[in-house]
Amino acid sequence: MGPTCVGKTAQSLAIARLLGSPVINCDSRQIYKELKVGVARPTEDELSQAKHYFIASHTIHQTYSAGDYEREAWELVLKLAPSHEYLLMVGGSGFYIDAFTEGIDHMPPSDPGLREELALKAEDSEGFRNLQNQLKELDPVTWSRIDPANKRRVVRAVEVCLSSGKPYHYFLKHTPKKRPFEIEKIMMDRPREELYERIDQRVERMITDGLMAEARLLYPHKKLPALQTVGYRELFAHFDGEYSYSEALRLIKRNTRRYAKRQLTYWREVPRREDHPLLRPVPSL
RNA sequence: AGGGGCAUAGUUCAAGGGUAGAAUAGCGGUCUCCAAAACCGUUGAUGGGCGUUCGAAUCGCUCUGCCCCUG
Repeated sequence: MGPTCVGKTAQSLAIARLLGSPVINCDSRQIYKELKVGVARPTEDELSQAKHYFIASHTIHQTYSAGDYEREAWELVLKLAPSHEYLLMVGGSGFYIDAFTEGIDHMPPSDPGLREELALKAEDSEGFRNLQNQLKELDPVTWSRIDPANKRRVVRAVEVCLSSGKPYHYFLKHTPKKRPFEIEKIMMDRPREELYERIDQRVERMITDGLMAEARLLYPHKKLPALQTVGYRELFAHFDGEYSYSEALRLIKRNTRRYAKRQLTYWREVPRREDHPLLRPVPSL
C-alpha cells in the first residue's frame, strides 16, 4: 500500500518474483477494463511478469463497492492459498484494503431504488434537511457520529435504517473479522516534494500516452460512478467547455496531489518501514 | 544615464488616513458497501529605513528590487 505514484507497481513486481506470488490488485479504479491510461494500469510488459488479478476484470457499467471487493478478493485468496505460500496484494484504495483485511459488517442488502430515491431527495437543501431530521429520529447514535453535512453518509445511514427497520449503528460490530491468514501491511512512502514531482510527471506521461483519446471515448459514460475519477472528470468538464485544456491539466495534478494526501492521512497510523526486507531489493530487469 | 510606473499571503488581486480581505495554492483531518468518492477544518502578507499624523498598506523623503519609455 502507499499513495498514488509512489512506485507500487514496480515494487510489486520485484516482490512478487521474490515470493513467487501473483499480484492481487487492490486499486478501486484499475479493476475496470474500460479504464487504462487514466488509472495508470500496469503495462502489458509489467502484467506479463506476474499473474495479476483484479486488473481490468470488471466493467464500469456495473456499480462495484468495497463490499463486493471484500467478497471477491477473499474468494480468490481461498482459491489460491493451497498452491502459494505467500500472496501479494497491491493497491492504494484504503477502504478496499480495510474491507479485505478487517471486513465490512454485514448489513441488509442495499435497495438500489431506495438509495436513488433518497439521493434524489438530498439534492435540494430542504429535502436534505428532512433526511437529516429523519436520521436524527431513526438513529440518534449515528447522527451524532457522522458529519451531518455529508450527504452520502446521511443517505446511506437512512437507507440502511429504512430497509432494515433497525438503526444503522446496530450493524456495526467494531471488531475486525477473523481472517484465516496472517496479513502483513507494508506501506510505501516518499518525501512529499518528491511524490508531488512524480505526480506531475505521471500526468504529463498520461497525456502523451493518450489520456485525451481515452477520455473522449468514455465521455458518454461520464455520469457513471467509476468515472468520478481524477483525470477523467476534469477532462470531461473541459470537453463541456467549463475551462481550458491547460486548466484541466492543472486541476488533474492538483486533485491527484490531494488524493495522495488523503491516502496518506488514511494510513497515518500504519508504520512506515523503509527498512522492510521486501522493500529493499528492487532489481531492475 | 534621464523620465515614468509598480512593490500587500507561495501566486493573482482587494482595502474613500481608522480592525489588512478574497480567490487560488499549501497544510491538517473524517471515514463500515459510490472511497481516485463524499465531507470538514486551517496557517500565511503590507520590500527596508526615516518622517507627517491621535492613527499610515494608503501621504512625504530615501534605499532596494522589478517593469516601461527616451537616449
